[in-house]
Amino acid sequence: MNEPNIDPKLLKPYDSKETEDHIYKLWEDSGFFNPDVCIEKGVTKKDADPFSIMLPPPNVTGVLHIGHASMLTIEDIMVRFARMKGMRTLWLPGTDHAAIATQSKVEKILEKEEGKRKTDLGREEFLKRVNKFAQESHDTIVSQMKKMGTSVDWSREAFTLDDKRNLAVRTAFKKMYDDGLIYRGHRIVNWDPKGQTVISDDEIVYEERKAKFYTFKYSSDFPISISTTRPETKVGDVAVAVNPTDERYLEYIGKTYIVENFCGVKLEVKIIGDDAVEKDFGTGALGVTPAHSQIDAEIATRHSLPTKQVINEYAKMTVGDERILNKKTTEARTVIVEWLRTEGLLEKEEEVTQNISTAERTGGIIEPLPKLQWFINVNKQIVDRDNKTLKELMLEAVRGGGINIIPDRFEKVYYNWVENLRDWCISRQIWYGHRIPVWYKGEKIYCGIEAPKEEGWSQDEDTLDTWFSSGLWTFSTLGWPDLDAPDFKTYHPTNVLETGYDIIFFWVARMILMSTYLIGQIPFKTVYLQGIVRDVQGRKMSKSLGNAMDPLEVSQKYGADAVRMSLIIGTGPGNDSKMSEDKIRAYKNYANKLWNITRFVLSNTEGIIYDENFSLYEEKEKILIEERDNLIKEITKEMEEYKFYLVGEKIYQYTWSRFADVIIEESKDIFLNGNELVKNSRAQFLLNTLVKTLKVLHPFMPFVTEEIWSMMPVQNKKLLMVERWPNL
RNA sequence: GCGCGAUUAGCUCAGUUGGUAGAGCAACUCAUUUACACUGAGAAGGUCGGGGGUUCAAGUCCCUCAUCGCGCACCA
Repeated sequence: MNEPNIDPKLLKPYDSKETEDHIYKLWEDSGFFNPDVCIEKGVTKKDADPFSIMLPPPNVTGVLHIGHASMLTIEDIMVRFARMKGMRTLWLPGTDHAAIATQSKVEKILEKEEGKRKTDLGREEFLKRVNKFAQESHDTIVSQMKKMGTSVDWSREAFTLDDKRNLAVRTAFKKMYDDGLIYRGHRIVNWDPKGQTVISDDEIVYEERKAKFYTFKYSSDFPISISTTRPETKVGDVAVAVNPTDERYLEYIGKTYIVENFCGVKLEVKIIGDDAVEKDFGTGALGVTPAHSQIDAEIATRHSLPTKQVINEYAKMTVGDERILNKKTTEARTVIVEWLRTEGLLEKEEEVTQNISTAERTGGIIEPLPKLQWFINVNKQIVDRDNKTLKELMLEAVRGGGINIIPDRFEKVYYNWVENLRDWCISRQIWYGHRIPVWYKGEKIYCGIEAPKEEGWSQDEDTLDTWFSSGLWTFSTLGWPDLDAPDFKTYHPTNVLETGYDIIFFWVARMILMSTYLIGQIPFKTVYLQGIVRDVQGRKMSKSLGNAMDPLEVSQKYGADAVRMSLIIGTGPGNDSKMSEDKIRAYKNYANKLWNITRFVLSNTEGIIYDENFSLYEEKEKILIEERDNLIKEITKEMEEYKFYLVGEKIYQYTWSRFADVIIEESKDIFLNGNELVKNSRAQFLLNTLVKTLKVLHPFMPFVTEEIWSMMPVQNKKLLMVERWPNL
């Protein structure tokens, strides 16, 4: 190498540790993450098309995992691409209070560190602790996001539980209440005895477990045998239902039997015929327990049967004598089975595998209980919306083509879910969250955005399902309910929602519900669903398995650019991907390759004044230019189609195997033996190609490309993050 | 029970409207003050899960089976 007059940094291998922090600071200080600043400083046209993404707010339950890193990378690629195309680009960050998840996390810590329960502290003091924890998590998350190179507009940062979002929540609730979409009802709900709260159908996780399926009679003179996996609930039976066409039982339908002593409990059992009962299942007869089974409750309603609650909120029995009273359901089950056995009533005992319902957050086994709760009616016609129901609005938004889901097979999954949707239970018996904006005074109920002025009203103790506020996210972040808020008018509907396919129901569907109903707009045009990042063996990463990869740790070790590339390449939408350190290492090498390409190009083109519009190319370069520009065209198209995994691989391929291994190799000879015209043509080509490569690669590897850009001999250059995407 | 996805080189994955299989990583051979060892050159590696069909032509379209994974429903 001749005495190079290039940046001495280039003489050493690329060091991400010395680069990434100061580059991020450069971006932040520039203000270019904020689209308003881009307009002010003249890098974006005032009337350019807007492009907006709302960051799926990470839960303030701790730290970011590799899945978050993947989310941040994909979205950052979309956003940087849009920004470089000159769009008015807003990527709005935030965090989610995650109500039940955060509360149970803090409860665990409290229990472990101080041996206290939340009730020992009281609502106010406990919430202080939760807020403190949430704040600390938030700060960690923010610093992690910065490490990954996330180009979000921090000046607009939002939190699902801050004042502005609270106003949005109260406004939305009140409107739904006034429209009769939100109602209070006494229903069988999913009760989580561990979390001491109701949860929605979607927060249930089914676990396969072995169970015993018992067949027995209530008493020796009872005419019909029934089967159950939960004998303890049978003390709450009020009927036996059979299929009305089942000849075995026809003669009994309509009769009522008194069972004087069913393990110490008196039962009054009516025999009824109901189509919901399958002849072939079990004995073809079903003991009806209206208080503790959804289906039984429905049957009971059809036949005007009474409801008899026998299990309480702590999953303990509320009837019977000392053998079962106040015992846990599982203990009572053993007692009752023993009793059946000694009485000679137990006819059969089979091993079965059954799906048991557990609470997603606490792992508690769900106990169906009758309770007074708040619900959203998804089947009520809405006058303001052409008499459509929420369900219909949700279906229409996707069916009508307004919202495009990538990959499209998830559209089917979405329809299926919406079609089977039941009323959404939105009240939670937890302290952390948006308090329900309803006040009571005697028999009177008041729902309002603000508390009633007069004395004597007390607010509902419950809080809202965290997904209620998340459902408002695309517009509560933009100034809604102020319909004239400039951000709302400019950036809604948002362009893309990028999130994991595992929360399509929880979140994507709820956002569509809220947005179409409250503002009559779709919340986003495109939904890009990403898969789960797994370990090399294909297992889900988790702390308990010890296979979790800390995005921060690997970014520190290999550079955030390398981590980003490895999260993109080989990762299509909707598919799970596998991560390994080997893969990351390969892209760390790639960052260094770029570095050395730059060293070669700059040290061999010294004295050349780079001319972007250089036209005196030799034939050889013309061919190379065509090849390169065709690739960029292809890549640009694939970027528009969200095929980032292809683009990443193609640039990698081109820069390494083509540009470095072939073009640079042959350039050595040209620079050594060529005449001035030939050398000049080649030098301009190398510089021009490096410039374009850096631009195209920037959304993927923003740090190293920005750092190299700062050393490029380009006149009047801005930061690479706001340079224009190659326009061919 | 209904539905979805996957199955391509040792591993991770591409493979657009059908035109005789590609990349990265790993392993192998060779090269060694080279822009870069965070390197280069080379070679090797696949009956595209099985079977059937459509077609001049199938990894690609259709049917079927298998294995793995997932979602929903059921769960008396």
